[in-house]
Parts: sequence; C-alpha cells; structure tokens
Amino acid sequence: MGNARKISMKTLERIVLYKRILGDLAAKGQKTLYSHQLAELAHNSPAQVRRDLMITGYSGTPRRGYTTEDLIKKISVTLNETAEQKIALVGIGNLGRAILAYFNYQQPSFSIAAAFDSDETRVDRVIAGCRCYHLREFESKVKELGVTLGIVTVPASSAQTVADMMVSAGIKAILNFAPVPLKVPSNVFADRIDITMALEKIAYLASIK
Amino acid sequence: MGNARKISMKTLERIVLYKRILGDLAAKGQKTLYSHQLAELAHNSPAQVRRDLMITGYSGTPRRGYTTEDLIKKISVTLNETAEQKIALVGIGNLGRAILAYFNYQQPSFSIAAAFDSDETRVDRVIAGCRCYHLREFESKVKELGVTLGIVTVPASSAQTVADMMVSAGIKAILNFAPVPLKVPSNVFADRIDITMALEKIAYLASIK
DNA sequence: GCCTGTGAAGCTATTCACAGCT
DNA sequence: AGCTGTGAATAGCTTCACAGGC
Repeated sequence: MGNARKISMKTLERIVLYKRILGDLAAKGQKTLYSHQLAELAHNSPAQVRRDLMITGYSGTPRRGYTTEDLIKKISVTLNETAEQKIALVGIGNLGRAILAYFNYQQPSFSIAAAFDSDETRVDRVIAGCRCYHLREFESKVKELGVTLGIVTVPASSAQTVADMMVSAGIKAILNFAPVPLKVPSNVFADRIDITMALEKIAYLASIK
Repeated sequence: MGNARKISMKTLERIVLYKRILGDLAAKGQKTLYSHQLAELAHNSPAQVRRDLMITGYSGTPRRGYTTEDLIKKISVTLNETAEQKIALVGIGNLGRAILAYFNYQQPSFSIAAAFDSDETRVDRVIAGCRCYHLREFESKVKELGVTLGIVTVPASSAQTVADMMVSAGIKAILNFAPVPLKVPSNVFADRIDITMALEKIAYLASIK
C-alpha cells in the first residue's frame, strides 16, 4: 500500500521522533517552528531536519518556518497512518505486563488488541484493559481482530516459535524483546529491542569516557 | 580508560551481539566457527563479520575459522569489560520492576546495584534482590556503591530531572526508556529505548509491505 | 579447497553552502 | 535578514574480490 517514496531506516526513525516532538509542541500551543528548533529538540542538525522533511513533501515557508499542525499531518500521511493497526502481544511475563500497562493507559495511537501466553495461569483475564488468551487461540483471534503487528515478550528459547506463529497468522511486522535475532521471511519485518545489549553498549561507552 | 581504537556505533552494536551469540554457542559446546556461520546467526554478511572483528585484533586461522572462547575473550577486552560496572535504576513502576526482574535472575554479567523512586510507597523494600531507596538518597548511594550506569524508567515529565541528578552524581552513561531525548553534557552518553517509536516504525514497515 | 584479512570500490548518509523566497 | 530546499561535497559504512595461509 504505497505512496512509498522509499524512506531509509534512519530517516524513518527520525521522522517518527519529529512527529512526537511536534505533537508535544502542538499540545503546548506552539503554532510554528524552524528547522533549527526541531533539530535542537531532536538532537541533530537543521540540515538533517530539512533533508528528512523533504520526503514528506511538506514545504515550510521561509521566514515563518513550519506550521506545527500541518507538518504533523503530512508526517502522518507519509507514515501511512490512515488505518489504525492492531497489535498482538505474546508473553505475559513481567515485561509483557509492563508494556500492556504502559500502552493501554497512555498511548492513544496504538492499541494492543489481545495478549497471549502458553501458561494457563496467565490467561482468561484482563490486564490494563487487554484480554489475555491461551496461545492456542492465537491464529483465530489474530484473524478475527485483524491484527497486523506482533510484540514478542517470551524467553529466548520460545521466541522463534512464536515468531513463526505470527508469520503464519499473517502478521506483517514484529517487535521482538527476546535476546535472539528472529528468522522471518522477507515480506515480514522484524525489529528487536534488546535491553542487555543496550546496556553492554552504554557500559562500553562509559568505559572510554 | 582506553585501548580504544575508535569503534563506530554500528560496529559496537554488532560486536555486542556477536559476543552473546558466541556465548550461547560456547555453552552448547561449540569450539570453533566460521565467519559465515556467525553471519548467519547475526543476520548479516561474512564480510561484515570479518570487518567487524578486525577491530578486536583477533585473528582466526584460515580453514579452522575462529575459536569460540578466544574470540569471546578478545571481544570482552575490546569492550573494556574488565571492571564490572554497577547500575542504578530510577523509576520503580511497571517497566522498572520488569527490568529488575529480568536482570537479577537471568543476567550474570550486569547487576543493578540499587533502585530509586520518589514515591514513598515504592521504597524501602527489595525487588528481585535489589534494594529500593527514596530518590533523595540517590547521590550518596551512587557514590557509596560506585555506580557508573543509570537506567531511567520514569515518566517523560521527570526524565530530564532524573538525568540531571545522574550526571551530577557522576554517572557516565544513561539508558533512557522515557519517550523524550535527554540533554546531557558531552562527557556523558545517553541512549534511548523508546517502545512507542519502535512500534510506529514497524507499523510503517508493515504498511508498505 | 576453503577459509581469513584487507585494499579498493560502491553505496548510503550527513553536512556544506548557496540560490530563492518573503 | 533570515529562513527554506536542494545540488554538490564529504564522510561513513558495506560489499567485493582477491592475495595469502593451512
């Protein structure tokens, strides 16, 4: 589904950040801003900001800069945020519960439509407004609810199995918190957030300072 | 403290991943491996692996590849993992607790030395083996315990304040889970893990597939 | 033969610098 | 005067391709 002028991964990440920053500014009533202001808030350069915004097709006006609301809208369109996408989370452990709590009370733009676990003691209840099912119901629920995104918060040993289930249920992109890279077909996208690796990275950076 | 032949951020991230993969293989008894095997496990190319490993100074032998244990050791040295670094976590909410639980039972290589919160009802107890203190004790405890790394799991509104406290207590690197970029002096490193942004990114990637 | 290490090429991303607009 | 948008230059990263070793 694409008006997709191909966006690079790095630009994509920054644009998502710009959108959030702009949202915060808009909420505070700021109507316009310059590339150097956005750059300062995003911790990068004005040239970088202008270059990134080119791909949205939005043009600011010289002298007045960008109109906050218009730019937000243009970014949303660029990111194809027309249809709300639904999320399925698998792995109702500590981290899974934390993510459920985080989302369903402070993120309006996304919703976790259902959560799953293979442990009978964790299912058939509601956490932070989200229904929890046994993993055996995964495929049918995903199809019934029209889920397109998956979050994996199971231990490393079962992450790949869960990813395979997600792929065969038709999920198009996966966010994986397990400390292992997932193997998925090329029409599915898998990204990983690995807290231990992030710590090792900052530990190194601390050690050379 | 540096034998630091400058490592780029991307290489650093991959090397950390290699180390973990190698650790898993070593635990399974694998003694040697080739660049193409490591590449497959890390989802990148053999040339990339060999290029990355150059920076550790370790040489494999042609025909037999790399010796798992030796390579792990060499990577550890490259990452300056001589002195164990201690971590302070601030923000004992759902996510903070999940991280405490995750670490202190399955990560031997790091330890969260103390946790802090400004809410009186969350302090003066032990979670997953980690003592919880009121934020007012932060600086003295950090100095007493020799903490060098910080994890921020407070809401966006107080993240910068907490980061400032960390900086003035002498912490050298910060891992930030709050959805806002932190402003820190250039001798401190701040990295961010932003779950919402990660989701927006995969949502976009799902939408163009 | 089949691996490693690495110079060189190719590619991607960032920054510079300036014309054009208001 | 002071901003934007964008070619052109630079810097950074990845892949190619091959000499050298076992």
